[in-house]
Amino acid sequence: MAEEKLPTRAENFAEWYNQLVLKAELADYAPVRGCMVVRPYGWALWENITAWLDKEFKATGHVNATFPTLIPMSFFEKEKEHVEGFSPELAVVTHGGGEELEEPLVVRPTSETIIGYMYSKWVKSWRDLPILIVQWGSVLRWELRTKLFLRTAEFYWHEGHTAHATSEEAKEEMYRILDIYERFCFEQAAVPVFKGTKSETERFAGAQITTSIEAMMWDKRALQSGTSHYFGTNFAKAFEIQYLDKSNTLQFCETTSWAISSRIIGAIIMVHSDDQGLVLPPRIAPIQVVIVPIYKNEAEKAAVMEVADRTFSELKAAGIRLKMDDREEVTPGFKYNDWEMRGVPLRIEIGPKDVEKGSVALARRDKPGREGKTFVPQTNIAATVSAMLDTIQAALLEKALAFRDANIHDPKDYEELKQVVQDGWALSYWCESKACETKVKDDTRATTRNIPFNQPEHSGTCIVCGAPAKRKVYFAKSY
RNA sequence: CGGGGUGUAGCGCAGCUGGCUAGCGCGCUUGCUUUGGGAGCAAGAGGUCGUCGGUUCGAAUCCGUCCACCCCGACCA
Repeated sequence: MAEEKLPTRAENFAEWYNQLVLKAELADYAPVRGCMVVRPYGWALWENITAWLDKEFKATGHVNATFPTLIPMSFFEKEKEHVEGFSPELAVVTHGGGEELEEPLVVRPTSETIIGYMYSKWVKSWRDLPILIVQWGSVLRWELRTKLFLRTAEFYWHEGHTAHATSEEAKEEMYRILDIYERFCFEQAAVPVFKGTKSETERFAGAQITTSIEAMMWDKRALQSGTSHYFGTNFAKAFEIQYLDKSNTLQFCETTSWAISSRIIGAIIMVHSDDQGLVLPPRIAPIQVVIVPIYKNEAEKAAVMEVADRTFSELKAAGIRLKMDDREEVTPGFKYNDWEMRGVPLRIEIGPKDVEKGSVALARRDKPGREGKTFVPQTNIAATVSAMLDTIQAALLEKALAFRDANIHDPKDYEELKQVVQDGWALSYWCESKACETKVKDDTRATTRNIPFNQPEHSGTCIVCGAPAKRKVYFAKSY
């Protein structure tokens, strides 16, 4: 049944991705261009992602709140760079209740403006600071080219918005959040990322500093997987967020904002999955284990189900998220393929032979076929399975790290740089001039991703123009 | 918005030098036999051929129009 298989990644990566998202039932196309429906399985994955982040934000003193979807158009005009950055992709509401509105309302593409407006009402004294609010919701940007999860018109995210007394505090906040993002990627998503600073051209509209985490996908393109911005007093001045300090002097606040969006699901897909379908890291997988019972007749069924039910109960009691696939109408072989398409990390097969031998078969999703199959005793199954899930989680990260590092190059000269960014990343000295950045983009379509925090001891010379350069930057094609 | 492509059953496609009742694969429904890597057989259900107009005795098929979507470029989480 050829139609049920995916195209291979090698023959058509873009089509492989589209079909995988649809066939794994993560998402579907909505009737409105550029919009997607996140299906229950995809949303369960998103909930596991958001639950971890929410816990971390709360542990660092943040609280959740919700601001309106509609923002007065005039708010966008208060910060010059912000409006220039976002105006091409705004959706605008002009009518309400059958009448034309006096002032058009923007469907939020991000909430700095309305939150800035509210903060100006709430902040009067140094005692009111800091404000550490996170909003969970969706935003809308009128994108020209869309792709499920990676770039949709409406997408889901959290946006953190904080206001502080000092620039030191605000910058600390920006870095603190980036660290949380980094930990999420490594520990939960098994997606290795680099933390770094964005160049001036890649910076968020209205930010003084934009930091990001950047991940390498299977096709070696880069994906910005999270961002954290320091605004200085830009938005505080635009919205008059001011407080009286301890010496009774009126001061502008220092603000930040930061986000991880549903795009991260695209990263998880493109880093781990294979030609059989989705591969999910155990810690965020909606279903960590699926049990497939195998039998030919009623007598076998009774014996097999007894072991299967007992196994299910023991794993459930151990807190493992699992599913019993007791469908009668499809064959075991179909079920194997079905759950492999959905990326379930571990499959347990239990048949008559296992009943006889007191064993069960474990099949690892990250190692397809015979290589990933082992037979283990039924006794102490919860401990065995938990350990196996940890092993899979670690193996996914290790594999992704090895792949990433093998595809980062240190070109000797500009000619070599032009070569390597066609199928990989370059980490090179850069003089930080716009001219050199633009030249690379024009010549290769690769852009600067970020200037990593981890830098070599010594300075060097710009890979493009040869001028003295203090820091290295990642050049790569990106999504 | 520039370049390229595609619209025929839920999905993937064929038919397109005009011709009578529009086909195929998958999926779906019912029944029986199956079940350790995508089961088999049988019987069914499902389509105003993207839109509007033109040519013609006759249009899925030829011509024009509009619309939608996909891919490649300029912008972005």
